[in-house]
Amino acid sequence: MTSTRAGGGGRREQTRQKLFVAAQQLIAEQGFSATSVDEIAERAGVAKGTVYYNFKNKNELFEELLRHGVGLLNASLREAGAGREGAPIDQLDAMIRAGLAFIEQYRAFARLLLSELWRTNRAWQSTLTLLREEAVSVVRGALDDAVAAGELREDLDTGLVAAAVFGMVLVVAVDWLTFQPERSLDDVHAVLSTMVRGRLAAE
Amino acid sequence: MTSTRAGGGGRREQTRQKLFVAAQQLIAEQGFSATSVDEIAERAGVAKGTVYYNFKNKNELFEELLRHGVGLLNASLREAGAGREGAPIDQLDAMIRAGLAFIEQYRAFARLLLSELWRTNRAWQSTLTLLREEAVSVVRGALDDAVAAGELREDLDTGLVAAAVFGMVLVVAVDWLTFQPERSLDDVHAVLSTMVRGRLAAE
DNA sequence: TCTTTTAGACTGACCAGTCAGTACAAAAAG
DNA sequence: CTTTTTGTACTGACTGGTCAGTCTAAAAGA
Repeated sequence: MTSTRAGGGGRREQTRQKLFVAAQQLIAEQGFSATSVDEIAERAGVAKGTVYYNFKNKNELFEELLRHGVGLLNASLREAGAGREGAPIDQLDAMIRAGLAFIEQYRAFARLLLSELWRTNRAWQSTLTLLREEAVSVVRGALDDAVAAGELREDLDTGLVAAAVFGMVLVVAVDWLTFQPERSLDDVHAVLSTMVRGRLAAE
Repeated sequence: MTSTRAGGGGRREQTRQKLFVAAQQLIAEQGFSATSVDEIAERAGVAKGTVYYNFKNKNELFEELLRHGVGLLNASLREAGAGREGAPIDQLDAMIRAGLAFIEQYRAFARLLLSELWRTNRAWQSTLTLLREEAVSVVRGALDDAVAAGELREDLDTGLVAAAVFGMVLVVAVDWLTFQPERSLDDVHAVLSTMVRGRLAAE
């Protein structure tokens, strides 16, 4: 049993969170293979045995970390798109902003995602592909709405554009935080917003 | 001496090429740390010692591989931008196409670049940052030309846009080749072209 | 009491890098 | 022409070290 089970409480759950945070940072810096379990345990301030008490093995820890992070990302995107007041294209815009904000908050996770997402032949590849599909489909939903509302061209390949937007936001945000961290979110958002609203808009 | 030394000949040079190809594939699939020197040697059809005869160590092999690949990419971009006949914006368009074509040809290298480019704390990080700067500045040159010619808005932050375009092309291309390889280059190029030409254009 | 965590010793697999030696071609010597 | 030397390229067994995962006995929560 997961004991008391409060919202974020539970002794075990706290330990798992500490391990997630530590693993996230280290793997973002060094990569999965270059990060040892001993390091993760040490940074989390926990004994090595605890890692194996809470997770089956190193791979499992990483996969759960991925699921957890992408879950947060998707929730954030959905919430941004849920605001029914604006025009569909504004919802897309809100999603882009939400994506940037998420990455700003969880930079380590974003970097790690960027590094691992397009890799082949790894144990967690299928998990990751699935999670990507989910996130892209959220964006695609917003695009489809915009097309239906006549705000975007009818001949738009929303699948491809959604993938493009998803990737673009991810890579631009990480690039921003890595090489030009002094810039503001608004700055970056403005550029992406401009690009997306550009010729995609119905004339 | 490097023996006979023909244009692309030379026994040693051939061996190095074989090692580059093997390392590229394996590292794209598994990542740098997860790829052993034994594996690289085996796939190249060469003894392990040969790797160390030709390169100081594993890191050095990887760094030279990166320099080599980014060199090819930059040459390709410059060539695409050099066509003086079209309008500046068309040169940018040509660069995007060249980028896509390059990635289509050297998918493994592109994947590897995508995985390693935004990683921190690695030995080759400075090399990679430098190479990125170079590639981005080529794109930026085209953007600056377009602004000077009045084809793009004057208030455009060409540095940020160049980084965005570079990252976008890289990520979209890899995404395309990984998840929708049946699509044509033209298809993908059309979407990116539309986005770049969109609102960035002077009204 | 039952669960969770600790501290860390240990094992077996794997791996980066080394090194003594082989293969071979071209030059020098006889 | 034949033999010897020299330099280059390559080989693969070996070494020292690292790391994932196991295990245990005991402490700390709840």
